[in-house]
Amino acid sequence: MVDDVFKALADPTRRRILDELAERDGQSLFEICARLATRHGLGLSRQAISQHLAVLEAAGLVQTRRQGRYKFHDLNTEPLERVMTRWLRPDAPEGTS
Amino acid sequence: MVDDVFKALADPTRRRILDELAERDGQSLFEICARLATRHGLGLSRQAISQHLAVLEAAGLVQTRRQGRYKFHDLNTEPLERVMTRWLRPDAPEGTS
DNA sequence: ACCATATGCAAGTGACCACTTGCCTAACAA
DNA sequence: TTGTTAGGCAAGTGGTCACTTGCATATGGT
Repeated sequence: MVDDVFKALADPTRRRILDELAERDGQSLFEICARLATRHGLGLSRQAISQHLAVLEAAGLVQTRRQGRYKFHDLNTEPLERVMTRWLRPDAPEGTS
Repeated sequence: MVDDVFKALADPTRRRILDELAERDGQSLFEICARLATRHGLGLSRQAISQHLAVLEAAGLVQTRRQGRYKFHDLNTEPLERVMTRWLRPDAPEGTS
């Protein structure tokens, strides 16, 4: 579970996808492909993006909802918050003996 | 730079090492090896751990100081804090129109 | 000087990962 | 039904990664 989150974050393309979804939720696969191509210059195939989305969904970072022949993707930051407090101590501000 | 941090966090052994250093800073390579073996059941070679530490150091997550023939390792969480606020919005607590 | 300790460097190997290509299914429109 | 659009499944490939093995270096003790 935790492993899935970190593995998902390890790839720069997947982080770009998270950026895109953070900026605009509910995009379809083709929308994401188009925006990665036009705005980030990424020339990846549709299947490549689809596989990345599958990894992100397995990690719980992206949730999907089907609607007709479309499949919309939403960002879910909850796994990030849960996983990142691991080494960040509850900030004892320097004077806590 | 950012890529190095996420790549470093992608491996479970490296995360264990960060756990160890979070609990006790300033351990040498052999100390880390011993504690990973006894407390986590990890039977890795010294070189494996050494290479992991090199990755963590390249990411800035671990800082080292030499002292004679010893090399002590310290945790540095600053790259984590800098990198993880990327998708976690500055927590607008629900009533911020 | 000698020897043990603590660490570094380098090549080799097996597994995993990102990406592609090709075909297939499902939904909407004419 | 036929055609088009959105998406899924599966096999293949090149590259990267984690780990090992073997040798080398450096520090400290005696």
